Amino acid sequence: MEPRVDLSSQKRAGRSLFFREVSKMPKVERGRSEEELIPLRHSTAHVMAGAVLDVFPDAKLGIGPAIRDGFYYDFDLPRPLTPDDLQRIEVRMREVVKQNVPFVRESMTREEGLRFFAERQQPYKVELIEGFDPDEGAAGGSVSIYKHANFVDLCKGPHLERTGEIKAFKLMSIAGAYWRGDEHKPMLQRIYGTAWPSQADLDRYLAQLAEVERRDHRKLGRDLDLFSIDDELGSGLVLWLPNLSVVREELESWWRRIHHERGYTLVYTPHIASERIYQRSGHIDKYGENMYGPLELEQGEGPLSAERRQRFWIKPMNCPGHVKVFQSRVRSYRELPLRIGELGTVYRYERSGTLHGMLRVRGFTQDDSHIFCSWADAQAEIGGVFDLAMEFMNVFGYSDPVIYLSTRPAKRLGTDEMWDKAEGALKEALECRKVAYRIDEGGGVFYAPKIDIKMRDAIGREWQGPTIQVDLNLPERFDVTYVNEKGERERAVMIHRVLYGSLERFVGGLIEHYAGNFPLWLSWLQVAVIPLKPAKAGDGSGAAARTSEYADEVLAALRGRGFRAEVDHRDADMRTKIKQAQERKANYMLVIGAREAEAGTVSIRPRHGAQEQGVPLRDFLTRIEEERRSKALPPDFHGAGPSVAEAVAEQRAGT
RNA sequence: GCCGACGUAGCUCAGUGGUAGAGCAGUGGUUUCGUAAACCGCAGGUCGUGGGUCCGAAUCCCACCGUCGGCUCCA
Repeated sequence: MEPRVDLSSQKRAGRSLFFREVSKMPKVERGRSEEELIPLRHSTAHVMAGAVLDVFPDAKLGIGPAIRDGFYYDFDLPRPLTPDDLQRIEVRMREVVKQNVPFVRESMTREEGLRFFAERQQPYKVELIEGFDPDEGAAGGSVSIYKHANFVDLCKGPHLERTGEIKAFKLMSIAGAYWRGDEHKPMLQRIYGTAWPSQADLDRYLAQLAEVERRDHRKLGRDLDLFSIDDELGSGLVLWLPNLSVVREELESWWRRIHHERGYTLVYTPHIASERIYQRSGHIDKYGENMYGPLELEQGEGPLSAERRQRFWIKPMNCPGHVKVFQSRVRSYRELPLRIGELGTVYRYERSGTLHGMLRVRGFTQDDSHIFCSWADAQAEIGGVFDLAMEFMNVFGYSDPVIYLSTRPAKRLGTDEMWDKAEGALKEALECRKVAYRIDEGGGVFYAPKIDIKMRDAIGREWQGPTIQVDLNLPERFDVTYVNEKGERERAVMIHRVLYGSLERFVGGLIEHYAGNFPLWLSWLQVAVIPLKPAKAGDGSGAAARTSEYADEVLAALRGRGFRAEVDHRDADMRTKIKQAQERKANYMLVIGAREAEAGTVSIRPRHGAQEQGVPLRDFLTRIEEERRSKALPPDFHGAGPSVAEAVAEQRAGT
């Protein structure tokens, strides 16, 4: 099977489903941590709930916790909320804040609590108390409530002293949310808000949101002609436009080169496969809902009878194919470890409401690899993948990797002995590298423990990165074996890993990470040549023609060295050409006039930074060849934290 | 899939019952210019799709499709 994202740390309100904002970015004044802000945010949620009750006296209260950057509260209301309601609620909240009334805690027995909220017609609160463990709680089965003004809520606190301590908040959005997160339970209306110790903190946070919006890959994708998703073609299916196709081509060639260097065998496997293999792999049973199919295909000649019909499905994962590659003949221990890799395109039916630009799609290409080896080699192989993963993240300028080891879940396949071995191999691989990691107890998937690497992007958001799993399911189901030194069949260990994950999601993330300003090696327009005078013959002096000719020579020199370059011969104002090249995110603009043509130089205008006049063309070429070769991050890139390499070095030094 | 909002030109948006608008982009011309937008013209839309109400619908109602914010789920 394949890596599953651990969602436990991502279950929070955020602007996206795939990352969470790390507190580092909108720094809170006086060094307050997110934890210290919980009472503030939770208290603001209470004030909001009170205001909602003022506006809708019949509202039924759900829950209202503090979350990263703010809070929310769920309500069962007689009608849908409108933005105007949010306004009214916010106005009412400000009144209560101004009144500066105290938050008062009271304690009551479980029975009193049940009666209290039943009387107040708050069925969700009653349900919550009924769900409490009677043996829990300091006072043995007691519940606590908090009051302010005429609002009372079931709550264990803690809260601020008074409402006046709430300084800066804003109601952000309305959303539907299932009661207790269960899609079979009623849907409540959730109001999200944000709250901060000061107006300056709130302003910073709102600026951060604006920055996130500015970098949104869907917007940049349109503006820069990167990708398109067409309704008629099918939602969730990405068209890679020429510009982004360049980025992908570079990513893929580099990926292939690195994998060849590391002893991987690259393969291609079909996009559809018989139902039989997915029955054996367990996909039909466990994953059927997400699969496209079945396709009824005829076998052999003659009328389409039931016997001749065979059912095929579009592949949702690459692993069964790779198992079959391994099993294409008897394997000897001498061939191991066998590292099989593929840029494999898979299709999965995702519910319509979950689609999101390139980050959540229905067809995508994984940089999938399955390593078949013995237990003796497993740890070294895992370590090798880990090192490669870190190298990858470092090249792209991601920072602050956080490593999680997810161990056996309660519901699982396989024996304890196998889990011991699998977890041990992952753990040893990390420990012999002296890498700090966190254990996510029970966070593994039912068939595998795993290592997850998360990292931070340029504005401090944390993304799911590479994942490494030791698969305990497929080798059993497919009876994957090799012949050992003693001539006996032995079960192979199967390590599954992805580095990019999916090209679509990875590149969508890169667009936001770089804010559209790609490093030279990935850029679709590396150099824009801008001749100063239009190419018009017969203007007398011949200077225009010479300039134009020289511009073509410069272009030829660039293209001859494999650079993606264009020359803008249009009869337009140079300033317009510069602006447009800038908007297209050209890494360098070369302004060419009579002076340059005469001296064989170029005037360099980088995408960001100061321009340089009179640089010999040869020097410029040498310079950008080095920049391309080293995959240097662009000068206009600023990471949010220590690079992956620095972070790892630091961890090792500290242990 | 669920809740809510939204869908007008390639893009950003105006237009709320009476003959479809702007800016940018596109295109034709003029301008010949040294580092982020020269000037003038033209063209471009069965107002997401299909039904309905009405003398008349971009505008009101219903269904469907899609997008956005969440929920749920995930690479």
